[in-house]
Amino acid sequence: MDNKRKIRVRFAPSPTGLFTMGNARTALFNYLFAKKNKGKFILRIEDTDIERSEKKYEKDIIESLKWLGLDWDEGPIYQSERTEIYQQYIKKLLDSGQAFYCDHTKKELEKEKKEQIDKKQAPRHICNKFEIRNSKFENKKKGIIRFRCPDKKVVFDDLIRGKLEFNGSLLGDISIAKDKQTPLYNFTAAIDDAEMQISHVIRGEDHISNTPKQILIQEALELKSSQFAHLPLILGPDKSKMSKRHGAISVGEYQKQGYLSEALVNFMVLLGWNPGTEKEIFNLEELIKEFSLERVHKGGAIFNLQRLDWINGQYIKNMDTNELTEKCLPYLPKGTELKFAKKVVALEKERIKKLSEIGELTKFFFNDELEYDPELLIWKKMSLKEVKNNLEILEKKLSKTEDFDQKSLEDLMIPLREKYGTGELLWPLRVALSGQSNSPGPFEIMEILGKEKTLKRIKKAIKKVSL
RNA sequence: GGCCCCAUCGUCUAGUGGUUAGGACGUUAGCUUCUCAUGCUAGUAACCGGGGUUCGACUCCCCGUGGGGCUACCA
Repeated sequence: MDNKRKIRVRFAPSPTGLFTMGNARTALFNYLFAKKNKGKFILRIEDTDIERSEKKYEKDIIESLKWLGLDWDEGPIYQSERTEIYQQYIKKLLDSGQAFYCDHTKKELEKEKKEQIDKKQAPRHICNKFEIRNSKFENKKKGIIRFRCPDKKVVFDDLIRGKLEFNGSLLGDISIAKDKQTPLYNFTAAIDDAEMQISHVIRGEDHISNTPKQILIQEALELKSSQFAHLPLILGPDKSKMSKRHGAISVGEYQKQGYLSEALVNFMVLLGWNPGTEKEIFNLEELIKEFSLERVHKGGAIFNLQRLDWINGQYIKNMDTNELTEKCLPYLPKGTELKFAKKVVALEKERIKKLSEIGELTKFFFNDELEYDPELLIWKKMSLKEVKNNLEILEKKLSKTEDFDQKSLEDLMIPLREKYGTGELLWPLRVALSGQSNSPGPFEIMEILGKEKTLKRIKKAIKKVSL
């Protein structure tokens, strides 16, 4: 343990798919740990697999990180641009005889594995050509490059899980590069974490079994290892690792649906961590202050969309209306005036869980030709005739006033409500204005609609019940 | 099959030997109310099992059980 070491952490995604919740949470925990400890947060793109790496995924990662507010201090560093560095280390291993070329075919490898499983042994490749390839006389450079894991115990202290122990001999000869120019994951990760002076490797639990391999490679090269912290996984409803088959969607997709980045961050951080108090809504600054790896859980956490929705709703409800309106604009009809949008958003902000819902909820404001069943105008056991009568009274009363603000309208209605009944009056009015069984209150709607449109809609409703 | 990890309400979790096992989401009921939503109040619901250790285990140890991860010339 070296507590004096400068804190440097990295988030190291591979651009082989869209940026997921799991990626985001790993990035977040790294970010929080770095900020909390006044360290550096490094973004490293692990694009050694040229077949599967794509520019669009890399773009998605970077945009999502920015959107979430997880800014990095160094990088992005691309592994594909570091081939020369890896090459030197491969050579070192080759020269020292710790690595060698192995040209067993996939078929042979599979057969070996199958036999091992049948014999209830650990499946691993132990190359019978190791000795030959390592002799000075044999210089055959065919096949892939493997590293023989020494037969020793590998022990490391995981910051979240405590002491973890592995047996090196059970690992066998692991692949570290396809050739000198094409290194593989476990090798590049080991090299880079050491080269970049990464103090803490904070990553998903699915990497636990890679850790001893990487440590062994570092030891063989006399490189310094990082401390490790393996995060619990985010699980799907069936408790298995969250994936597309659970309908898992990318962070960008959540953004499109109208989840706020702050809400997403807040939701994610609570998956496997809590501050030990009952506080559960916090912004990034507060999280940086409160965060500690010691309070991270060991068990996986099931992704619960309802909870995300609730948190998102909380953020929307508490957000400044001006700011919220800006964010809602893309979900409102094209050309909606900002001033008008603001009124509508203010009215609905307590009703939406995600921004995308604003369009559907407010469409009646933008549509002057509402289609609805006249029966909908009926409150409880009223007759159509009563409905018509009440609407006519309302029309008459409203046409005589110019004060179309909510308060004045409410005052105006007080005597009428006493006479005709609140529900009997307000339900038909509200339906006439919104065309919907559920909506904000009639006074709020009238204020936004204004006198002219209000009267027009009431007249239309009267016509509907007259037929 | 092998190696490894994990285990408190349906879900996210608090809890570090003595608690009426707490909170939140969801859900149920009620209040507010013309409807919906918000808000408020109340209710529902958990320590995987078996052994130890101890005066006393949700908490510590062991063994089961269950779930999960890894097991590539992917990362």
